[in-house]
Amino acid sequence: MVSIKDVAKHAGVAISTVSKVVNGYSGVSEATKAKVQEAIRELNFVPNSIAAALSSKKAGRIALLLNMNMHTTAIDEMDMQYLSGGIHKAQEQHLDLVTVFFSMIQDKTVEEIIQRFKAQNIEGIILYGLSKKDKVLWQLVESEEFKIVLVDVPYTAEHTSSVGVDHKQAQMDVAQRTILENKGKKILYIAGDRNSYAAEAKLQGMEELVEKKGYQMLVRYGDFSERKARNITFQYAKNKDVIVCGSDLMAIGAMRALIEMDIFRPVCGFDGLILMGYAGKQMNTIRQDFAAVSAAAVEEMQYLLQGGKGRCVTLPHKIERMKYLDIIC
Amino acid sequence: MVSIKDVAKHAGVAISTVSKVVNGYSGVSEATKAKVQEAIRELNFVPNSIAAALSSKKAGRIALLLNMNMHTTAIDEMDMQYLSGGIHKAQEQHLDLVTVFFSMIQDKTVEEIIQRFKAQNIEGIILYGLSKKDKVLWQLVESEEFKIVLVDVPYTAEHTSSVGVDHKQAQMDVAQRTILENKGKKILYIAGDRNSYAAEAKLQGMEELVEKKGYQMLVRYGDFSERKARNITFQYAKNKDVIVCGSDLMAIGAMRALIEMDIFRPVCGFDGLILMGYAGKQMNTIRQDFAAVSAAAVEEMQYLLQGGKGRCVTLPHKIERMKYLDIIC
DNA sequence: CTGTTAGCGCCTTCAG
DNA sequence: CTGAAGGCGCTAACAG
Repeated sequence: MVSIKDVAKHAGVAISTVSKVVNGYSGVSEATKAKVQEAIRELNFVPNSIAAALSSKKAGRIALLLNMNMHTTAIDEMDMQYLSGGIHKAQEQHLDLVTVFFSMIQDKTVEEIIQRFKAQNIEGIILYGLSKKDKVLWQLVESEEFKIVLVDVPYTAEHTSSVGVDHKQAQMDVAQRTILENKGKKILYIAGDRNSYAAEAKLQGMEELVEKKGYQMLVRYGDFSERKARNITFQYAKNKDVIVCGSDLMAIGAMRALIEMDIFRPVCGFDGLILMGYAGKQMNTIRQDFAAVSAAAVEEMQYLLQGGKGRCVTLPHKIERMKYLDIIC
Repeated sequence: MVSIKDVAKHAGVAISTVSKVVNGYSGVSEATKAKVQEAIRELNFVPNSIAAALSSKKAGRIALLLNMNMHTTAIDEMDMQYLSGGIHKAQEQHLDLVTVFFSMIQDKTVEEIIQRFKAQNIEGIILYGLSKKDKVLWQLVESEEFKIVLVDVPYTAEHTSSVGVDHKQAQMDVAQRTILENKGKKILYIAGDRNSYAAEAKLQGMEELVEKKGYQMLVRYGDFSERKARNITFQYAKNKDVIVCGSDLMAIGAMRALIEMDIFRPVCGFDGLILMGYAGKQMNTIRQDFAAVSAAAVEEMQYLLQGGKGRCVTLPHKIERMKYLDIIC
């Protein structure tokens, strides 16, 4: 393995000089800098990130903490995009990234979790899909032991940022569009679950919309489950004009029910899953770019690592009309 | 951060003694061992894997190299299961795991890739979905610079093992079952693509079956694409008795076409994706447990790391009749 | 601007 | 069976 020492020798300079060049520090003349870079290229040198992490406590090791299988495996698509977006951005930013699933740390105490991450020299954690029920993880967040970026959870602190689309606004937008396109005032709203912050924000959006426009709304919780959404639709859709769902999967459930009931009601979803194409029908939805969200989260982490204060970053969303064949290839 | 030094002090022994009990080496009396373990527990000590990796060159850092988006994002389900199975098993085996996507190393030379992995102290790589076209990656494999486990690719060498289900046999099994259940001799086989080893094995299975049983078979390549499978079905299904597909996604495409053509033909797939439930029809398929495959790959990696010779590991498969509502909840 | 030096936390001989 | 000492590759003061 070619090390920084080899490069130094090859370029005829000191180790620390190479280190400076590699890390882009100032205090190296252009001439020696060029020499060093030349040597690096010739030897095909890649700095050992492990050693760097050991040596400096701020080598940028971060963990992606994913709450998988929250609702159904059908949303792997989301997780995969989160992962891929995050991993790519991390590599771009030269951050060393570790993937961890919630299940790997469940029934551990905060102390154990903190120790474990510290032992891996992890200084930042990006948390996806944190819910109100995740007590221990909330302790982790509040311990302020790590820089933390929360995705879709509205909480910030000194070392904690929040990143995500404006669920409230997005939900209002897509619902309003669907209602206007189809007329009617009576809405069946199938919400996510009571422990999800995103679901809560969406519900608030609906309440505000209903209030402002004078619609009527019946709210039921579908818990992000297709089947539950289906049952709810069976039970309540008949005398409603529009069915608004807090997720695409629930929207699919609703559409299936409508088909079986052989009645038509406009349905709108949220997320923009490709999977949704399998519903085989058109509907409005909020198209979220999960990879972009994740990339933004990594960037925000970078910002925190560099000493930035925790803040709230809102990403744009867009309404889309999705249709089979548009999306599947 | 509590270090090995703290533990040593707390237990009143030397650092190296602690190291020995942590790593399960012999040469420590039961008495001191107990003392050390006690201290470890009290201090909540977790060994710093970064330092361990730096210090000993065999600290078990491995990379999961995933070929994402090979065909369509609809198979994220597979990748996710691979990932989760691998990550969990790695943690169980105390291996430090890094996730990498093909896209992150594309258009790099082997040398660059090797350097990069070496720089991260990675000693083993698990490769998913390697195809015949991945020239550079094949050079990586053949360089023997790392321990490598190939998933679903039949190649072994000194430091290279192969793990996966017996695609040939599995394809024969599910096709034969479907044919017997429905009668008929004329088969339309929609194969994967020409660069996939798994697809090749499946095709061989079909050829052997056809040969042995005296069936007739027309083979077309659907390239793992739903749309292509659909078009192929439109074009050729009419005068066939059974449609056998090399993947579930293609099976879905075939079924859609049949529905549009308003004719019935039994279809069988391969993989056992939950997504398949969305086809809304029953069909036979091979249910692969991707998480288990991945876990097996990690175990095999462990075996290689401990000095085992490359070999071929075959995992069991099972035929399943899948149906909507059985699977979606 | 460049080189020297002391660690980071752990592993690993090698004496005792 | 136990402990002391020398690194792994790199960073970060601190001298020169």
